[in-house]
Amino acid sequence: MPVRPRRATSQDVANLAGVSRSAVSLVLNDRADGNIAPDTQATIRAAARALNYTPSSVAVSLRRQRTQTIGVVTDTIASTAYGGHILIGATEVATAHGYLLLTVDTHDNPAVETVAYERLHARQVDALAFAAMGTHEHDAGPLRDAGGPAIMINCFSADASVASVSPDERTGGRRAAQRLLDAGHHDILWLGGTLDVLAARERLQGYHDAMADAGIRARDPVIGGWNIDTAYEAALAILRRPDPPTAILAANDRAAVGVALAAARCGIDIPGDLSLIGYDDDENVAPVMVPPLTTMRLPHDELGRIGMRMLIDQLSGSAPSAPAQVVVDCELIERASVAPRSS
Amino acid sequence: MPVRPRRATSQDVANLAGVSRSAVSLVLNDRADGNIAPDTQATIRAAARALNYTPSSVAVSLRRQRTQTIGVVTDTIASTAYGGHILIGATEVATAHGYLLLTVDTHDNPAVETVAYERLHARQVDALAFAAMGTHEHDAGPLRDAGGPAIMINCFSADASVASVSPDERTGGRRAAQRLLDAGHHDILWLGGTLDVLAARERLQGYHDAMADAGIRARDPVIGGWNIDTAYEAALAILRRPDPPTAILAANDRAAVGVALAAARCGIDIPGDLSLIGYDDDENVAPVMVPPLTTMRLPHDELGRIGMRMLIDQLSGSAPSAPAQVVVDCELIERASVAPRSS
DNA sequence: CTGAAAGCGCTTACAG
DNA sequence: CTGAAAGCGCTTACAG
Repeated sequence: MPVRPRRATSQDVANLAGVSRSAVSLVLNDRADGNIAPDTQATIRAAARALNYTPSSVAVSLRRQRTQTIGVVTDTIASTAYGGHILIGATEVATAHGYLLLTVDTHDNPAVETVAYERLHARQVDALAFAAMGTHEHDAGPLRDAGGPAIMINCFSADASVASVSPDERTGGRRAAQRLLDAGHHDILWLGGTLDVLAARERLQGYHDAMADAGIRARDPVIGGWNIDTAYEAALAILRRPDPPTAILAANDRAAVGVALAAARCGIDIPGDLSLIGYDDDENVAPVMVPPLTTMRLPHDELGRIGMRMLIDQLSGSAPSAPAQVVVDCELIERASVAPRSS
Repeated sequence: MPVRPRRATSQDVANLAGVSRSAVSLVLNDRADGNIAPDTQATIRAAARALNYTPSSVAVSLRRQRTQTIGVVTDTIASTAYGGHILIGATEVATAHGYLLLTVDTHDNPAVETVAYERLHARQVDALAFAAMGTHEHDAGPLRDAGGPAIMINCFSADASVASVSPDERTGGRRAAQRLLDAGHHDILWLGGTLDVLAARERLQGYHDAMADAGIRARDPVIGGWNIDTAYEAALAILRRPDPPTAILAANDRAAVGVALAAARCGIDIPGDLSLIGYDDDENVAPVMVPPLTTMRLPHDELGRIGMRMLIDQLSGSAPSAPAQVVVDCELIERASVAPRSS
């Protein structure tokens, strides 16, 4: 194994260039303006390059009292996929502003959450984010107590004491139902989800809003869970009845797969005999389903991007003084699982 | 907004306790042994607690020249789900050893990979890991050039110049086929994947190994892609022929969903008429499929755990001098999609 | 236009 | 048994 050479320091650069460390610092931080002779600057830059010098970020952090690091704690995102896009969006804008993310996943354990903030605080992160897998109300206490800039992504606090950004699931549910109504369907069934989940209640409420607006009686929703198997069973029972709906609004994309499986089993064609809309736009499911699934996209990348931008605004003092509660729209992705109602 | 009080420093603690900073440091690092009077120690600890003192980790890092941080760069894990479990496993053991992970995802862009190592190096991480979404051979150059402890997770270098840990996909493919053979099937079809992916070639080779050992002629494999739709089309064509196989080995779990969908469409019962095995044990698919899917589990958590352990061994100098290339077994998860061949 | 000095918050020999 | 000093690698007034 080769011996790793000691990292070059600004002193090394100064020595090589024949100047003082101050000069090196000034030049490398672009503050040499009218202070240092142009050719001296060139010499210094050359020396830095020759030594492959990078300022020690820990020394800089100590001196500036800023680490250019943002701590983000997640409840279960790192563990369960999908949510990953929140992190992608967040990373994108953090990186653009020179921040790196220090991530810790709590596996949904509140005790771990508190410890996480403490560890992150000890690491002197400049700001803190909490990002949730599923939209829900979340206790802002630990985050607020940490002091300093903070943001909640894909969740929000009841008392609005911490800024947050989350999707508008209710309008999402309404629009999905509206799409089906516009295609001429009256007999639209809500299927899937569980009512302990806020997102399900909101989406379902949106569906009810749309039906009410259209003056059409809604069917009793079938609370068929979030997974393929549970939705399959629920759908099978419904589709075998004499009066199946002509359209189904699935609580999420995986439930939609269950519906598709049940329909295939019953010889029911999608979208010929049955229109179907999902929720999430899960990249591993919706675009590759048979047929490709029309679905409401959860704006995860955007949530991450917006949240991080709000956090950076706080860091730079340009955020509004009252914590903002931002809500972002869900977009309907049209594919091939919806057809006009056959007369 | 409340003014955030300045963090307490060891000086504050020393003042409050009426001792020197050295004493504070000694006590708080448990090196006060026979040096400092027990009651003085107690006074110091009480003062630290009263001030809610935590040593500044950046000052400690500067002093000790160690950041207790490990940089991990991923190709696409953070973006695409599944692979998340590698990070879970890695985080688990890193945390247990007092390390935090600084993660950056390259979106599969080699240029970004190099930059990532540089940024991480500038942050003075103590060690570097590269984790891949799909098992493959990967250029170890950038990682090696970074110098210092390094590990490749779920991939490996051709020249073995960097330690690595990856799954034994070939044996996985063999065992899956063997399971079907043991159930009495002769007519076993490989379906799914694409041959540009190493994992597919290895799994398929394992299947061929098993068939050859059993002295049974393998069917021509159907290279039907990794997604629901492509596998569905491929399976439909096969299942409609007069001589469908009695068992299918799917290249991954999503391809298995495509097969299940096609079977449902054709009125073919799984596992009654057709046995099916997947690959991955994707938590959002396999356990919730209809029927629950028997599948080869990719040991992602374990890969992360083992990789991080190997890295920490390097850090503590207890790793073997030659970079180890560790390979870990895939486990068959028995569920309900396999039945004995009906006579 | 440049250099010497102070200081960010720690830890660790070393002198007393 | 304890305290004063050096030093980790920077940046930033400040004096020249």
